[in-house]
Amino acid sequence: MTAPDTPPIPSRREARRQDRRDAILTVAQTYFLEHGFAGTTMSGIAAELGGSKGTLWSHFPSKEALFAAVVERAAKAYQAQLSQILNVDEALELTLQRACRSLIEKVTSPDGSALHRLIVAQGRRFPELSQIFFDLAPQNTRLLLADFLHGAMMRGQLRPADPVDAARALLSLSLSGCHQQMLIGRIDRPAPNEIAADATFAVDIFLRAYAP
Amino acid sequence: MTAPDTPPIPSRREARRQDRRDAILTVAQTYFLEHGFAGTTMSGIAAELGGSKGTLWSHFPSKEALFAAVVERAAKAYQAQLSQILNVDEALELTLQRACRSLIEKVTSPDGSALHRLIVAQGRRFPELSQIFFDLAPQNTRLLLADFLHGAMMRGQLRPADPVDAARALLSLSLSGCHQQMLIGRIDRPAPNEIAADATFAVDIFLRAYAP
DNA sequence: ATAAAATCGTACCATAGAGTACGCTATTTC
DNA sequence: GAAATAGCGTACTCTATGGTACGATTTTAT
Repeated sequence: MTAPDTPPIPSRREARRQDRRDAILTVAQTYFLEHGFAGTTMSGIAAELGGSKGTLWSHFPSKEALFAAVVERAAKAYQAQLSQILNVDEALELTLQRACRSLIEKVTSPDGSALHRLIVAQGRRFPELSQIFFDLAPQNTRLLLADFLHGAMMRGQLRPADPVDAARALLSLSLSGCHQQMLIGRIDRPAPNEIAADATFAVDIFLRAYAP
Repeated sequence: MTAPDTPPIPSRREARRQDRRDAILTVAQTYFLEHGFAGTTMSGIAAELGGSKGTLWSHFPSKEALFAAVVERAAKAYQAQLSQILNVDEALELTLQRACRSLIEKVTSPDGSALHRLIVAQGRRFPELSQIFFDLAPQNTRLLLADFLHGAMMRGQLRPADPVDAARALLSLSLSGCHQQMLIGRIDRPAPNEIAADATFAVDIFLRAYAP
């Protein structure tokens, strides 16, 4: 019997390799988010990385694979962002406004919107990535918010209704302003007061529709 | 003095040339909508067209120019579609539901969603096209709807409010279901009952928020 | 020290695809 | 009928780029 060799050997070499892999992903991410899939070149990444093309292919078997890895990673980071939206402490209206503002800010950030566009652009070619993105970003946010709204309904602050539907309504209202414009490419960055305006608009309509 | 030659001479030759140009645009449109900008090849278009590459370049100086022409044309056709949404004849709720259903149908049609994706994907590279699309599609629809809602407000069927905002709310609620999923690429075609459900959902919330 | 692994550097291959050149043919104009 | 025009077909150029090969170099493991 040979000693256990294949199992967890987080040796030093392994760590180094992971570092390199991470560096590749980081550089690739900025490229993909900035220039899209077609506009990104492997040679460009290698050059910016300061490394060799061989290394690239030793980590990822193809441009597609690299792209997939980048998107998954970015989507996870995005999710982490979006999960920090609800901090329950104030009156319902204020809490919701704060949450919406926070959401819009994150969703209209350069990386956020670039990721969104990337997914839309490549949705046909990489359906699995769409799935991952959807579960991690909109779906996750919706469920978090739904949970909170459910609580508010139980406390009688909102009329009883399907919380997931309610979340969907509030979210879509929130993203109907700046975010739409960004996605389409009409504006590059929203003005801060635009964000606040979108949030109050959304919450206002939402509260009217879901008043107890 | 030579005779007036440059002015309007819609001669036979001219007409023929227009026909050819139209044929090119038609073929190119199916390609671009189906495969995106990068995925479309000029050679492919020429082949499908049955014509020669030279002809392509004699009508459009570059792939970009052809793309722009295609998008403008498709956006206009799209607008024509979207303008036929409101037929005022029934009770407010039914009218709105019908309008929303009609809108969702058109927006989630293969060509509609493909165009939308194309705009999102190429928004950075062709800002002018984004502008055109925006004016022709979302903006136009919003204004049409706003006009109708304004009437309803005057008649006391809705509470007084900014009609454009109201239209924006109703539209964003309508597109929060199937349309989102299509854009992201999670589904290919929505089920008809999904469309109806989205419409009733949107109108329900809208009417609660804008009740007199 | 020595072997193995990872990386680097660089040159290279193959393919695709935008755009051009040019001669031939069909249609239109006058 | 002659001249101009539009289009056809085909072959070609040129560049970008994904991906490979390979020997030299550095780092890690034993």
